[in-house]
Amino acid sequence: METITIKDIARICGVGVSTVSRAMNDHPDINAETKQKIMEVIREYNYVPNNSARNLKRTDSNTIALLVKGVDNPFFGRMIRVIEEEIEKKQYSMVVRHVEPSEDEVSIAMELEKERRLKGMIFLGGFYTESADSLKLLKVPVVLVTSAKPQYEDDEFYSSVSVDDVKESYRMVDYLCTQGHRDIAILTATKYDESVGRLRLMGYEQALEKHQVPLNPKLIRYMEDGEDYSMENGYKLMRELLDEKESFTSVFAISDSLAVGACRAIHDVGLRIPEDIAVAGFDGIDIATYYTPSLTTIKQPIEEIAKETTRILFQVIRKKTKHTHKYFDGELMIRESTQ
Amino acid sequence: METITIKDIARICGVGVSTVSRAMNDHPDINAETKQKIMEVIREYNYVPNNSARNLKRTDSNTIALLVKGVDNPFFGRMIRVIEEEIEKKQYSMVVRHVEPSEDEVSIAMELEKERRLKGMIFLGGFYTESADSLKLLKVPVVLVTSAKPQYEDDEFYSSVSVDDVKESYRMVDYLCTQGHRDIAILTATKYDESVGRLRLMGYEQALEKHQVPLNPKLIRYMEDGEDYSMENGYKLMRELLDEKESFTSVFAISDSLAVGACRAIHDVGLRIPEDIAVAGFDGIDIATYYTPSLTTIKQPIEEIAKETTRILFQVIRKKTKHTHKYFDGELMIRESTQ
DNA sequence: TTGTACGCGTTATCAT
DNA sequence: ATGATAACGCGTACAA
Repeated sequence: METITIKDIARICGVGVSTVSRAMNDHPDINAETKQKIMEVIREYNYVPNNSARNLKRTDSNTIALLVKGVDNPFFGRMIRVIEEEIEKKQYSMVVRHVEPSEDEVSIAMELEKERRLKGMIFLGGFYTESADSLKLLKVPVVLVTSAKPQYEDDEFYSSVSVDDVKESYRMVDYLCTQGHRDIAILTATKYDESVGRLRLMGYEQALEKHQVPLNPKLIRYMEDGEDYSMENGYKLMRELLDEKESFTSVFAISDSLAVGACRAIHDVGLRIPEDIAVAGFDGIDIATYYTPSLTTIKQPIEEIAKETTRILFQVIRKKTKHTHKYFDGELMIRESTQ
Repeated sequence: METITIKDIARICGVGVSTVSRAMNDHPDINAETKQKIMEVIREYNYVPNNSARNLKRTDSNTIALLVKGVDNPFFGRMIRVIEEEIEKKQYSMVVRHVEPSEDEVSIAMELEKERRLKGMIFLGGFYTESADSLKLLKVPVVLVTSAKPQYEDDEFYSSVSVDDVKESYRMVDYLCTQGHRDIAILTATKYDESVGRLRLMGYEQALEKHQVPLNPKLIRYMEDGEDYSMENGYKLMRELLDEKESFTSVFAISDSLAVGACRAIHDVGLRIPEDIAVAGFDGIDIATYYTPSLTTIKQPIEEIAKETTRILFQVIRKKTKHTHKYFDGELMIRESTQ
């Protein structure tokens, strides 16, 4: 079971290894006939060049790495697809690397940077503020997408693209207030969240303050450590809240998935949406459109975000601009669940 | 910005490269003090070994590759997590590689096999029958999960784990028939699908035949080429069907996502579920539980499938068994949408 | 316990 | 247009 190498191919074809290499890599300086013959032999023997050896030797690769934290995030799929399309348009290739919650994204990024010859990197989701400084260790341009980094707006060693979570959350709660709601519950991340959870909670607090609604801590429902933005969790949080008989007329879930679970919980205790309790979500994923009742939510402009991400990345790669931090407006989608 | 290598570390520490290597790889034959000092220098200089060089040199890696086709599949997230847990238990490590719809999974598998020193591979989803033969080109054991391969049950060069899509689909449609339904529509994959779409359609046909219900082609709604199992698509297919005024009392969508879209379409034309039209899905994802009405569906035993997958893979790796093809029973979850 | 030297499979450089 | 050969960065056999 000896693995076949470029030398074997060269020997079989009766040529030197460099000629085989040239054939594979579409080098100009090669006779069309010899190239064709070499390619035939390669196919015949199912020879596949070893990528590790290639990466080791190559100086240039035109590769962008995409680090994705959180397999479960419902709009990463489309995001990844759009980003890849854009990268392909530029004749670059993309390598996606999943990052487990327990893994440190920057460490992985550093490995990847050495392993491949990267031109740039994109971090998708779940980036925590503590790691911001360590980003400096990366030598290639980095763009953060949909990642929380409240206090780092002036950072010049990476770019970022996202909606302004505070502002959008504010937009939603402000809307609920103008609809006459004053007792607005919120289903949010863990108490010590440093990511989007905290930002969206801030927007909630600011909107209430503007409308002079005092904060009721009982209406702020935090997830436990280790729990995620799942429907199951939304259901659980909502049931707990409903059981406490605290009075409220609407609930803002900081993700659509949480909102779906909340809706079901409300339904299960015999209350109606929106007559008894209005429900609002965040993200604008498909289910918000197709759920019954359809969910009022903040729709994130996924495709625009993805496109702007690659645009900025390539600009920085080509040294045309400095790193920048770009915010997109979300869109308040008013649907059945609040009216 | 010259990249730092093992030689630099060795020079800085005043030792040989092999000592540095030993320190990094927890080799036994090394003085604790020198090791500690080396590790300090490594941290100080943020040295990260080059994986390409390592892979090239290493003979053994204890790595399992997981190829995932279809980022959007709703239960891949949990599946990946469970598989990784199992792999970690065995002291192996896992590398996840996403495969775009346009890419050929076997080609990618062959590259990966050379690049890393893999012990085995797992293919998650979207594997098409045409590629089955090419699997022979892989030298390491392969397990297919949730992948359609109707006619290859006797294949001995790979294993597979999944539910029996024909049988489970049959189970669902049989149930609908026993509920008194005779005009049962189906929302399915493209007309020429060779994957789960075809299998689930077969189960539908067989169940109808058993109940002596003649097949009504107008009630079989195929997706167009390039469309996916999305809610949007379920909505579209259902609307088209409803517009045709063909009479039917229930609809079986071959995925829960399609079913959700279908439900919304039914709701939008003013019909009730299940009184006017009963709806059934397939997969058993969260939304089927939390949708209103909750969806009758076939629940796939995700965790069992994932665990069995790694179990079989390690058995084959250790040469303890031949390749096998294992089917799990799905569970018919009868919920509000059909009663 | 430590250092030297070789080779992993490929691409780049330099001759030819 | 082609071939020989030197790296790429690391692990490891072997010598010390």
